[in-house]
Amino acid sequence: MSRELTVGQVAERSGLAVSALHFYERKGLIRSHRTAGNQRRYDRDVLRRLAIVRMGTELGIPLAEVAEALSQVPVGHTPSAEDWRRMSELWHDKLNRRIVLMTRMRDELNGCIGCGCLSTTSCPLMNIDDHLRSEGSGPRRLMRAGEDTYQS
Amino acid sequence: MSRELTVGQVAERSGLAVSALHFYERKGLIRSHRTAGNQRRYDRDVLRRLAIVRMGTELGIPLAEVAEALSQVPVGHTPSAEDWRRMSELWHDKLNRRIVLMTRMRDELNGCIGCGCLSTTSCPLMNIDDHLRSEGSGPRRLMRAGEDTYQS
DNA sequence: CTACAACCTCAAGCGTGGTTGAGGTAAAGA
DNA sequence: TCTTTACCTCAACCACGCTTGAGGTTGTAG
Repeated sequence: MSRELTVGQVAERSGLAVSALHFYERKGLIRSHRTAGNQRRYDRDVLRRLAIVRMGTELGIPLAEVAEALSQVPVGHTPSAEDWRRMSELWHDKLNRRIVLMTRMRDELNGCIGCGCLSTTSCPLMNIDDHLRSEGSGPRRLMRAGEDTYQS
Repeated sequence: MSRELTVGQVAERSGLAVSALHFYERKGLIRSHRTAGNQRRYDRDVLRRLAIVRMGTELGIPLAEVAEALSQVPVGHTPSAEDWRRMSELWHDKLNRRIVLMTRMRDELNGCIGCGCLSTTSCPLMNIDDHLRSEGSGPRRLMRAGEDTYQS
């Protein structure tokens, strides 16, 4: 059993589609070298990188950011403990921020149950801006709600 | 000051772009009626609905799902306490699930710091499937990693 | 040595969540 | 009344994260 993996093998082991692997390669997330016949061959460390990629995408982190994080991890061989630590820490923080925000919203939503107030001054639902407004994907306008004097 | 809001007023008060309001209307998330001159006018309850929409999108909930949740809330007048409770509860659960998952991943990532193991059997990073695999947007293949005997 | 599976590239397409712009109409203030 | 601002529709476009398909090549099992 060769040390090298074909794209099909990587797909199977990672649970990703071959097309996704090609895509990730174009985006610089993973790397391969080629056989004489121009077919991809992967070092086994690609599976680690893909695990990281998947974790990121699961968390809704844009691929570009995942790529950036991964750029700190050397290719072709096992990342050093230090490399790994840096990356984990970065992601941990990211995750943590999201969790804090979501928890706050959840709790506020909880407090809202049955109230239906949505008053501008007190209702958290009406004042989401403070919380998230920086997450989200796609071309989304950075919103800044005008000073709002609306009373329910 | 009229009871009716123009699209510009709604945009300003909600912090959303006019184009987004048109878009949401096409998607059935909000409704308007028209003046004799074919301009949109909104009941004030649209602001509540938009607050809900924004909350949902912040949380990464697809618009279609937000729309579904909103369909339980009557249009044109203040939702009843019961309507509101049902919706809040639904979202609370959704949020809660996401928080639990993310927390688990965070903690596991925490445990990974410095380890770099990524062993198939024990490393949580290599076994993400169990956790999330149902979130995410866009046409994404429902993955099911093959039985994987890979040893690092 | 042949057949079939697996691989290659490149272009186009899809779903989500919108924005941008052209070309034209409505409404509100001086 | 006039002018300016806000609004209208419709079509096209953007970014992201891939998939699909066409048309052709490689590699391996029998």
